[in-house]
Amino acid sequence: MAKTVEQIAKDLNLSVTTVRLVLSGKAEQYRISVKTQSRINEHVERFGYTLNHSARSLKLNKTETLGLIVPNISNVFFATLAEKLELRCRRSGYQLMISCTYNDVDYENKLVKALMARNVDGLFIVPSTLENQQHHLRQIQKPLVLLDRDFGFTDNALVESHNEAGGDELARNMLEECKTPLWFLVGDTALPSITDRLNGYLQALKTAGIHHREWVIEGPDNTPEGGYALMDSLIDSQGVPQAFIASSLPVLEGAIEALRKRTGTVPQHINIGTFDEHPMLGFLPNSVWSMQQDEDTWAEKAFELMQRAIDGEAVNETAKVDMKLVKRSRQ
Amino acid sequence: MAKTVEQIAKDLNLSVTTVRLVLSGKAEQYRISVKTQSRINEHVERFGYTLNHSARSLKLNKTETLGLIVPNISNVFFATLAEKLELRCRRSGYQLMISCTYNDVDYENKLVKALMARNVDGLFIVPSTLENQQHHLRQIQKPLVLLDRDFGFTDNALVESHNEAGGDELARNMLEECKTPLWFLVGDTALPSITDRLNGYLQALKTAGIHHREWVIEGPDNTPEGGYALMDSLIDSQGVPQAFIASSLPVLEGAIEALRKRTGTVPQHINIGTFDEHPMLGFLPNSVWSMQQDEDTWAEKAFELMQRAIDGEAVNETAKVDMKLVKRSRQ
DNA sequence: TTGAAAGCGCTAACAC
DNA sequence: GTGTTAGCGCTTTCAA
Repeated sequence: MAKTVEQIAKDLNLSVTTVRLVLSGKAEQYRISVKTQSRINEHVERFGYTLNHSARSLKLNKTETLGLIVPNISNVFFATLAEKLELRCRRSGYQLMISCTYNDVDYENKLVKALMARNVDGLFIVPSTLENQQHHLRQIQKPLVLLDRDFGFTDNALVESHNEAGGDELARNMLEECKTPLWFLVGDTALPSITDRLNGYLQALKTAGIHHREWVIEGPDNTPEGGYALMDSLIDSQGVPQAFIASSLPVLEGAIEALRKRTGTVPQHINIGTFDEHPMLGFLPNSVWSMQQDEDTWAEKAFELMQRAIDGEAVNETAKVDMKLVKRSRQ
Repeated sequence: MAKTVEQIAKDLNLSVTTVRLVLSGKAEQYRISVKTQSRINEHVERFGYTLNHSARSLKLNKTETLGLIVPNISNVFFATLAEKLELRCRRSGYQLMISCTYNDVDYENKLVKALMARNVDGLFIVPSTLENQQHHLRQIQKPLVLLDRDFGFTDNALVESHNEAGGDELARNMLEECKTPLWFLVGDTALPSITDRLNGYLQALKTAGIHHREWVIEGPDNTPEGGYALMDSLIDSQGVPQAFIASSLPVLEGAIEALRKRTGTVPQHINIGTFDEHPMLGFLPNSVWSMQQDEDTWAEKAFELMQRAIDGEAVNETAKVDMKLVKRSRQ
């Protein structure tokens, strides 16, 4: 099916060099005769030609392929990020290979190995843990851009949201409308992004002259189950809250479910804040504040850092992407 | 960095064949001496070895890579499907390349070309239109598994949900609890999966002895905007509905937004049905029936068909995957 | 302007 | 049990 350069050359009684030069648009530069050019072009027109990437990769030792490793893509933030990043990469001729770790630290290392074996030109990774991150930094002798989680202990290229500023802005805005305690349900403070959100919230409290560290309800899991447990214990100890913030969408899902289980419904007067925007937040009858991450800018920044690393630069920047508050008012 | 087989052979004063045989676990079979084996194994232990996929691909004319083309992965159904399929493929040593068309028919064709140039061993595609499908069938001389949409005019391998049965079951169940008109909001009947859902619904009406074709509200767009318009016009002509089904989640999102805009809230007594399950459906204060698609089975079936096609079989089956009703009751 | 040839790392066929 | 070698399709260097 796919004609090779050599085949074309043979068909036309030309050398591979000649054919290559016109195929790669260098015809003018090497002053190939117009007649030869058109003979080649016609042949390609008729029989087609598709470059064999494997051969090219073998020769040049680069695949024009990049890897992306995220926890999972059923999470809409990572899905959107993957989408945008794939688009951006393709725009520059790179194919993106998307893989999910499902928060399995061993599987994450396996994925890295698999992608390295396929000789990707670079890797975008959302590391699960500090240990994973350090492992990758040692293992991967290729351009690497870390995403979402700044575990520290590295000056590698990294892109993340401005979570602290986001937490601050979210809490500030909610405090303006909520007189009652503004609880903060945190799943998994081992994740730096979550901790930053918490710190932003605490900062906002401080600015408002409030000092209620006990408004923070912490748990180990950044999941619906984790969120359920948090809300459950909050209701146990304090009754149904009047206002709360969830540290992420999965936590919110669990928290809402707990509210429904415990109170039979989601009381409309509760003011709800959350990180990560989602159209289905509009399903809640409540006023909802959500902190949206800007995946377009993420993709742009991440690719730019990758490109520079591929070009040989020692990239050690951390790009912080601004978040945006979205408010849905109960009517 | 990555040692080549030849390098290892030279270091150890052996031939490439010997090294290859032990690396590929054929040492016993070819009765390589234990001593030679351990020399090789030790060397690999110390210096490592990573197979060069590009070279292998070039030689064998296969990449152990598969392509997946879906409309987008911010849609949670396609995201989950992509996730499951990636897992399944990796389990058999295949890397999956996930790409999104964003419903752009020309871009879809470009993606196919790009993946073919990278010499994928096979392609999973959710075609946007019949024309696209036919184009692919002509263009792609590789194993191909169509997903989600049976446009007809082909006996190619295909996996889809049992949408008609799903529509029937969903409507039946809702009719048991809803005396009032059960509206059906349909976005884009050009999509066969959507039409099947509609037909299932009509079948359920018929079985119940109801003949109200006018309960179907049709529009051109399977999107939130489309759903908004549908609900908007329904309220205009019939007032706020007591029960309705949305043909997909995006349509539901728009419909809910219209309800909120028009009535100031989402009236809790409305019974809501929808296709595609999502945890955030629990955010609605209403009773909600949702028809869940079984992505695990999809992935399993799709990969099985692909595997058989790769093995040279002329696969022309259509696999229909059962859907499952999920009910959330208002309390 | 065009041609010839080496070599990327692997596999497989064949030799001893 | 082990060794040699051709060739996959491309890029690049050197020649003519």
